Amino acid sequence: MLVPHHSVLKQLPPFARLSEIEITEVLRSAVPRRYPAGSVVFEQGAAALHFSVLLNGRLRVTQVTPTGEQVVVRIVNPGDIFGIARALRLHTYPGTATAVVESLALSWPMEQWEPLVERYPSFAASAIRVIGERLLEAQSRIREISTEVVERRVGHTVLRLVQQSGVREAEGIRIDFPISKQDLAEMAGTTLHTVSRILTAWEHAGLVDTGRQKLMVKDPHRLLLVADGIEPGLLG
Amino acid sequence: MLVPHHSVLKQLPPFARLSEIEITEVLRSAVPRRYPAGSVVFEQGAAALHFSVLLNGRLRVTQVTPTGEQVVVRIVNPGDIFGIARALRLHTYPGTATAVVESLALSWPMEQWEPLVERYPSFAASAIRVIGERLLEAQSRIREISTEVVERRVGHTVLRLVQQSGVREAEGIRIDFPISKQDLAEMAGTTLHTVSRILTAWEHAGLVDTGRQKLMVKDPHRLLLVADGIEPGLLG
DNA sequence: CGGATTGTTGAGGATACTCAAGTTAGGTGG
DNA sequence: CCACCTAACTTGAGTATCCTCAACAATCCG
Repeated sequence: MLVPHHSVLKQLPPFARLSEIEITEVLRSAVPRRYPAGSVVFEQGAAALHFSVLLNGRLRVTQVTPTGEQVVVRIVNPGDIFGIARALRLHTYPGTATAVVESLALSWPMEQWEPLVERYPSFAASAIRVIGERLLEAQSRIREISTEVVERRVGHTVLRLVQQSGVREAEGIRIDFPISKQDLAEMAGTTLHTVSRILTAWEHAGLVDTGRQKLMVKDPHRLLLVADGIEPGLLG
Repeated sequence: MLVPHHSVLKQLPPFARLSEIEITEVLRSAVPRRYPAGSVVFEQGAAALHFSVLLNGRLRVTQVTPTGEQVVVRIVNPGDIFGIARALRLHTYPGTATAVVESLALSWPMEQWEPLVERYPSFAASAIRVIGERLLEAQSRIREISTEVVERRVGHTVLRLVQQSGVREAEGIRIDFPISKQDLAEMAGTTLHTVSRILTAWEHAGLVDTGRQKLMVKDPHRLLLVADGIEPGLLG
């Protein structure tokens, strides 16, 4: 497999401020990896041996509780850093990453983390920002799950997907990777049944278009009104 | 007011690997600030002008939702960095910090953040770790709120307080700052009424001792069993 | 075409919330 | 130091929300 060209890395914020020579240097210890759809990228509890950047595709990161319930922690989009357990002084991955579509990542041995952070201040600053954004997102989710009724929670979950993984199309904004009702439920802190009922109601109201692992938001503005509780819910 | 001595800063991880001279330099732009119990340290939405380290006391960081409900984001303990909005490229504070007891902090102008991160790689690494720990904690809360019944959620909330702010005493572990049932509710994603009922049940079972803004865990081990769902709940 | 995965829909019921009323504790000021 | 006032807490009753359980339908894939 071809080692990615400098220009690919140069696009990504963590590496944007590095020189050509530095990027060459950084790329020396990187290995590209391909993950077929459905394959496991790393597993919760396994030794954290690599950190990576997703070049294309999508990953779904999940955690399972001791009692077996699953929670979707986040979706990894192209350009995102992932698997940085070492930055948190963890020796094992806190979650499981699965490729939802065929994906390509650039992967470094975990020992390279400290040198990168120490040598390239702009890399460190970018890492702080990335983790900080995830923290803000996590706190939003906590706020939502704690204070909002299910329908609004699902609304915010869908809107977050729209922002992070939506592509504009003729009839609306499509979530451009396969996502099941179960996934949505595990993101919103509810059950697949409740998500199904809510999306059906929204579909009748013309807010969304859904199908098996498909989701398109036709009226983001009105969905926002529902999610923010300005417009009443659409459940029977 | 007295400017803190080097040795105070030297104890804190973010500064531990700096030399005497560097610490002197860093202290030059720092200002100590005193906050009376109940006073507001910074307010959600206000311009983020300072970041700080808590020297002693406790802060409670909250967020209010657009609809007015409040959520407790975290408790700031001595030694913690707080108010680092700038690291996340925010220009305003995402939450409100209130001193729950008289507190003392060391405070830097926000413009000092970038120089510190760029100049002292060990400071950057420490910042990454601190934010990462908060992220892990936030994800634990999401997992708990999403999957656990209230009693277990409250259990985990109390246990987290024990770990972060508990002091060992003769009869158990005391949370050593004033914490109301309302606070606990806003941490666990429930109501003050439910927290009250649960704590009363636990008190009868000898797990805890509660009072007005007081909380002591007498049997942490058994509380853990309840929180983890190994032992059945104690609610009537 | 058949099996498996994903999704739909209904009925019933438990959990935890809301609403309400009262109690206790602590701080404040006279 | 006591009386008062407020904030914190307790407890009960009724009920809404959303979960669980169940059966079935649709879609995809080999």
